[in-house]
Amino acid sequence: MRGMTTSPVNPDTSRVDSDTSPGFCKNARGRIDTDKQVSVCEEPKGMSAVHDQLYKIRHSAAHVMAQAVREIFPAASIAIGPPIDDGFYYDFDLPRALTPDDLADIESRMRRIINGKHAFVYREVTAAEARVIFADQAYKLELIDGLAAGQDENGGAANGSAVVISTYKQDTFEDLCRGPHVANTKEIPADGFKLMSVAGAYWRGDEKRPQLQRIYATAWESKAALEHYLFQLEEAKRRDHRKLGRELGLFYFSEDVGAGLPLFTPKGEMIRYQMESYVREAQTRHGYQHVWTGHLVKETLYHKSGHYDNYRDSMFPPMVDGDSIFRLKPMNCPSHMTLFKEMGRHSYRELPMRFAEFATLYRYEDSGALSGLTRVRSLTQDDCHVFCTPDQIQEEFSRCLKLIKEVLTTYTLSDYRVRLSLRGNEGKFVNDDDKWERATAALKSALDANGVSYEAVEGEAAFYGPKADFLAKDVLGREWQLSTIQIDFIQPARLGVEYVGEDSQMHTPVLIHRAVTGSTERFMAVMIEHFAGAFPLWLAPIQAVIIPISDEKHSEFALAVQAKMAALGMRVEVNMGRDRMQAKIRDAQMQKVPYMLIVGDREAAAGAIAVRTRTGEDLGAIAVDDFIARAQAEIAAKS
RNA sequence: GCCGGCGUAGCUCAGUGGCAGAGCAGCUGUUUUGUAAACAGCAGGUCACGAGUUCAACCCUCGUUGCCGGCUCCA
Repeated sequence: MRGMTTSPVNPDTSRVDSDTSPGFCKNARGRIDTDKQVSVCEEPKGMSAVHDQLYKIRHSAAHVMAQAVREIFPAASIAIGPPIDDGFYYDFDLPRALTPDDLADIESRMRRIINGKHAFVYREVTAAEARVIFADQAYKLELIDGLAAGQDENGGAANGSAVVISTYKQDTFEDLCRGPHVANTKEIPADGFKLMSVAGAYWRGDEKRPQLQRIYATAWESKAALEHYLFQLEEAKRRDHRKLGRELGLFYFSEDVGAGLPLFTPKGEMIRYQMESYVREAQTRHGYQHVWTGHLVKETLYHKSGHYDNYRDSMFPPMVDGDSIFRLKPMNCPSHMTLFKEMGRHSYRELPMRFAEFATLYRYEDSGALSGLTRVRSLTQDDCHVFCTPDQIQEEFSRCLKLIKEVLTTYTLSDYRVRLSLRGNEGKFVNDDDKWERATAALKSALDANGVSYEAVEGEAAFYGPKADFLAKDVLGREWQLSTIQIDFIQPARLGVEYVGEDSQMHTPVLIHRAVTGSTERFMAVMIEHFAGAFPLWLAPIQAVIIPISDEKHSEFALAVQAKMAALGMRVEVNMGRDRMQAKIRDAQMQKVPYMLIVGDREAAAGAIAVRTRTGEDLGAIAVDDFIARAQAEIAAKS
């Protein structure tokens, strides 16, 4: 059901060069579905500025890189090399693995080629001619076969019209390509690109096909632009939740516990608790009820629901007890539907019923897919299943939308877009055209009725229905798939979920799957990076540190102030160490504690505290009660 | 799971086929301090784990485990 909980980071790198928000492409390169959207040297569909100079620079640099690689490895097979959001890549089949030294070598060869001022020469050829030119290039021959058959470069369906086959040649290197390119290599800034990394990549993105070596590079119109980009990468590293998680003491991983199984410290758990409490409170306010359905389920339930067939490989191995086989719960929908059934006959008057649950689920993700808190094997969804009649879909969708808007706004993620994920032609999707049709129509009309604009993407649906996924933009302009609303006409029927209608006949309810933050773990990762660890007061695990100037003279007063605040539910510590005040301030500052409350002789005498914020601002002495009032207002406002 | 890289003290990192190193953190002592690091001393490591090669392995080889960059996947 819910995809977003484990979705990889999906930063929107397309806006890197745009503006204000430092763009930020840590995880981005290549994965913006490059293989789907950008075909071999062809312009990506739906992008407007593809013919601009930067696009040509990147595209041309890719060809130059391929030439450099061929110089070093004359036997190299070359695959594809498109521009991507922050640069370009090229895939190669090479006799050995590339090393960092190779990258340096390739880079300097590229500069030499660039300085040669070689023209990019275009020519159109027949398929037969192309096969001669690329006679020793198996991957190119496969591409040519596809082009000759009228397919797009990814082997997609024939479009009926003849495809023009063309090549571009610079210096000694000729590549199958549609262009466009710069006029000559000298137009590629020799100091505006940098080879970044080598990675494995499957030919045509298919894990059953050969794995190639992909060289990723970033390229810009100038040295300054390159440096700006590299600086942004550094900024992203500074905010990395894995780094901050350790520095701020929020969570750890242990080889003894296992990969992808995070351990949360008291501080980390306090953040979890605050996040989940908030969503629980908001959900209750929006009419949702909370249920609890445990961690183990008999495997037979997943046979019935269809999850077993689709996701068997990513469930943890079974626990066998005599005739019973149990599984750690990898999703909630079957459990919630079972609960619905066990609660007895339901009248249409009871609908909609909205079962929400903070459920820790276990998914045996591929070891290579694990990444910090964004992709884990134990995750806690803020899941919900709404059982309703077809007539109620629209209203329930609106209700979900309101909740999502409220929560995202609270977390200062109000800039988001919606992706409508539809069924593709092939794959895992349940084959029931009529139900898909109805579910998709219902979702579209709900989106339209709410004035939500969206972009439809095929092939991204859940196996049981279409999804509206919310991609929220963080402070660095990266996009994260967090919230989701999914319409399911299929599972309730499979599990025999029914209600008695007005006509006193049995009917199958529609199931709306919905999550707001996605999963606690992933959302926490996003929040850590969004706030760079400087959480708003209501979320901060430690809201204030009291710093006695002299631990001998001022501890008593400090402890009294702490006790007063703690009694009101505030999370305040006293730094009793014998460090000097400056050291204590530095410590609190680096822990990103919102308020430092300094107490010395003057404050103790006046019943006040000297307030310093983590932004370095000195608010001066404030009466203890005044500070408490102010802080509590800030907490209540979640600002 | 696949390709590549990596794992030295709690953290950040040096290091060599022949005795294991620094800074910070920690502990102890002195200092009792006014808005981002007082001073000194001490302690801290089966060099991820297991096997192999070698007179000798943190270093070379293989396996395992975990992490990182990608690919694939993501209910």
